[in-house]
Amino acid sequence: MSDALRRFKSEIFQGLANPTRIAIVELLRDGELPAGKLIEKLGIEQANVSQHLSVLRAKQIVVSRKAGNQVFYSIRDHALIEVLDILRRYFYSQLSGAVSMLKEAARQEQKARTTTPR
Amino acid sequence: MSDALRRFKSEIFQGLANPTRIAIVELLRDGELPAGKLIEKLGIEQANVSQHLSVLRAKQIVVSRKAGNQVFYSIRDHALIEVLDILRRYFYSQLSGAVSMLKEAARQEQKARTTTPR
DNA sequence: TGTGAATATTCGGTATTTCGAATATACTGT
DNA sequence: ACAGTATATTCGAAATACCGAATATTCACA
Repeated sequence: MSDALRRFKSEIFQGLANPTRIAIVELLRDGELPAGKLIEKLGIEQANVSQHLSVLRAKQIVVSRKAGNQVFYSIRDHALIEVLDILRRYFYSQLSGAVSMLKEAARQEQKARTTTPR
Repeated sequence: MSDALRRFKSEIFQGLANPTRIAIVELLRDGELPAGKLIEKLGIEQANVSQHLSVLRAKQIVVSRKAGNQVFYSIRDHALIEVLDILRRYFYSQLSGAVSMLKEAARQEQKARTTTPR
């Protein structure tokens, strides 16, 4: 396979390599939503959501449409939904491994929190 | 969806968010290979390949099996192959967007090369 | 036990990602 | 033109990823 295709794929994966961005894509699963709705549902900083949306746009994962005051986002291609669905099945089929991975992730997160308390 | 599942997915995406690691997974597509074969086919530093393999192991994307002197790697679950296949179709269906993305990627790479010449 | 082959780990530097805070832009209604 | 709402961008700091170089580990076999 070509280098170009590999770069392309890794760009997409990178676009999805963040829990908040996954949450965004999943919120968009059933159709477009304005940025404000995403901010509300995610419950995180407006600027932060906007930055994540910018990443998703740059990687061509979502498209945006302006309507008056608002910007509506939607997933560019249904293929990406399929990808997430496959991973959900993967998650359940690999539960034991997944759990240990998640435990490790939680441990890291805990460590980060105690090292750099807010 | 749970936070845990989102973290899990983002971990997997992060594992695949690198062209070399994509290449590795694709080399393993048709069955296991020893690390040495991967190094040979990829044509990059042994240590670097080993580091990427370590990432893939940590994210539970591949599993390894020791046999004498060698370590054989294989993909942990066929679902990941499906994901790559979906993305290949996605790539071709979105060619125009993909091309502009790749051009941008190439531009960045070029910039990086001139900024930090080797 | 020693030597070589296969693979993994550690370290140091640079680049990239992530976040919050502050600020900027764009559009609507008055 | 002005005020208010919605969204985007910029900046600086901390964390993380990536690479090459050097070193360590593990195993086979003489």
